[in-house]
Amino acid sequence: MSLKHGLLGLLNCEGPTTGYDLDKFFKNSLAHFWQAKSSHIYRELGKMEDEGWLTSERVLQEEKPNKRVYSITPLGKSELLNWLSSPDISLGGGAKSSFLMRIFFAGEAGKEQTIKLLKEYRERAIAYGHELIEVQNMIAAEANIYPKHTTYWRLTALHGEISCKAATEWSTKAIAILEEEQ
Amino acid sequence: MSLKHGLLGLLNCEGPTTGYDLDKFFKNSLAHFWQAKSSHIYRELGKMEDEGWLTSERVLQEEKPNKRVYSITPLGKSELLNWLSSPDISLGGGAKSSFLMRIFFAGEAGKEQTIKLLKEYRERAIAYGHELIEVQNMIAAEANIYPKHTTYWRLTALHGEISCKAATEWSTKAIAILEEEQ
DNA sequence: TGTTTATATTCAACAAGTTTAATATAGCAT
DNA sequence: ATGCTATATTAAACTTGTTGAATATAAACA
Repeated sequence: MSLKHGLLGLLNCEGPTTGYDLDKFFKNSLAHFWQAKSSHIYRELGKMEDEGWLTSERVLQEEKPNKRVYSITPLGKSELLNWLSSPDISLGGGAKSSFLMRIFFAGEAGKEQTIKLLKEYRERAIAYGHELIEVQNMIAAEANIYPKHTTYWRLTALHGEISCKAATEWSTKAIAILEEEQ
Repeated sequence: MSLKHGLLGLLNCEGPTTGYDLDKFFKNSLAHFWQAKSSHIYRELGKMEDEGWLTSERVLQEEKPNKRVYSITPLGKSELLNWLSSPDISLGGGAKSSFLMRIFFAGEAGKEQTIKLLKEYRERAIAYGHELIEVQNMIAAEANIYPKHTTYWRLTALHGEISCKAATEWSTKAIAILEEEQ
């Protein structure tokens, strides 16, 4: 149940926010490790209100369509803190990768096709690694606005950067292993 | 839609198999990067038969309960090959990590709690990395039984091993960054 | 004789996530 | 006027995944 907790976390950082803005914040931050469709976000906000984690009020606007602004309740805040402290260290027991599943069965598809796939993967890993260095710079620039959180945001981007280096190393080795095969 | 394709792949490797055995194979192989409950596996097998990817027949046994044996059809095989060649290189756009989401919001929980979490994560990464070296040895021992696939199975375990090294490196750095903070 | 283990499967309720599209307002450009 | 972009939300159908229990046979063991 992480989408709800992601939304709780964003509402806790940003204060009262609309579904529309949460959707944008989500896509600019959490989307690196958790994706959600706008319609799903709106639906979860409704459920979270039912559960008492949020309250909302309708705000009438003249220049733009009316909107609904959500705020985190004390119950929601305690749910967030509770979730943060509950242990859920997943490493090999929780992560899903359809990419690795393809590699697992790639003997059926053949060596050439797999090498092609691995080369594409490698290019993406390199490019995304560069992107994540940029992300870290952008986060550093926000240090004065969100002093409590920027260190942790940077840690997630650093995780991505190091993972991309690992993905690059792995794909290079994997290509070599396949090419060396008779 | 990877559970179905994982089952297709296993059936293609092993030949006609029961849901019970597929469940065991799954938990000994694909479970490193894709988890599924037994009940889910049985349900998907039924749907795959409806789609014409599999056929099944009831086998009566005397020493054990009767069973249903599934076989991949030509349609299922072509679906497998088609899936293998369809591009789906996910890196940063598809993977979900509730662990990274926790880190992202960990400023709310505090430095000490986060360092504790990171140390546990680091221990698991080290231990799982060792386990995956063992897995590679076990796969190598099966090279004569499954000559077409062992190279690829090994590549997935190598991916895990390198990812664990990256996770270890990251958590070490992350702990240092938090401890250096005033 | 009763308990546990392994084999083998089914069902139901629920939660989470995807896909697609519809609806509506208003500013801005062509 | 027309279409585009941004704002702002809702709805419905569907797929996928989780949880937990129920059912049944037979061997093994104590």
